Amino acid sequence: MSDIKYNNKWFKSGLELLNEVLYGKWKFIIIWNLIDKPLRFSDLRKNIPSITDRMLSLQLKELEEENFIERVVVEGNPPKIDYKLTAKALEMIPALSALESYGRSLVDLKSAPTEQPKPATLNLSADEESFFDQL
Amino acid sequence: MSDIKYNNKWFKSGLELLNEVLYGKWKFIIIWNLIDKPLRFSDLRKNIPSITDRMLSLQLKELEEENFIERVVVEGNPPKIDYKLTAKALEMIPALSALESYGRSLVDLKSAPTEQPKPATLNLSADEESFFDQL
DNA sequence: CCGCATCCGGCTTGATACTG
DNA sequence: CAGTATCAAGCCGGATGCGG
Repeated sequence: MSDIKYNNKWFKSGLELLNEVLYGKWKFIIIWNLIDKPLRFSDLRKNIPSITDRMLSLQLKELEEENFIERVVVEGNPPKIDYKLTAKALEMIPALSALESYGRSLVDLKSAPTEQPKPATLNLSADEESFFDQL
Repeated sequence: MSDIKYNNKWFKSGLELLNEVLYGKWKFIIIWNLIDKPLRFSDLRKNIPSITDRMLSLQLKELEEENFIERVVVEGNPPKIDYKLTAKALEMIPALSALESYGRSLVDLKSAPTEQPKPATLNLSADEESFFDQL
């Protein structure tokens, strides 16, 4: 119930704090896509078809500034740029997994009346484990 | 890994789906504030100081349209208007609790170098229980 | 092709004032 | 108390361009 101070501002909940630190339509989704392994700009674009180059670029920069991702330059010809989650972002995985699971569950709640709703089973253990693999 | 269909649109993850269904800066925070019990417009405004009347009104309306909250008019003089979570929103509580917990943990990760960071213990059991109380 | 930068139009949010 | 109305600022999408 106590208030939280962060960057000299007061918040009434962790959610409000998160809203300040991770504001942006795509940040959660980008982090989610980087859980299994670091990815390149073009891989992220492929995995998130509805994002534009512009927004991907902007949000990656903000995520890097706030220390949620790290930009890793792999030498070579041509050099390769990977985006990789930091420890700070990795700690967010349980929360993102829960959100992901809830998002998927919404489908069952309002499947089209013409279709036969199947009893879908959600299995997040694979995602949860990849979290610990990376540590 | 499979794609999800919702409202005739395809999404690559539950997070992207959520982004469509619950878009808006304040929706998570409003739901979070309604977990313990239904609240009135003015209560919500008090609990979320940085929201404006306008945004609270807009997002409550959208949350109602998407069936995450219910507007309950309690007869009396003057009549009282409560906003109450639906079952659909109640199922979101574990995810919101995890996010809330993560948001609070960010404070410890970058507390000012002049201060002595205390080993804060997070305890979410109270929040989790209020979820079941309401069912 | 890759990883952006720039410009523009539209949608989302904020500030303030006002109503029944 | 429970919102609306109006206007301004900021964020996002789309198109285009550009050096490597």
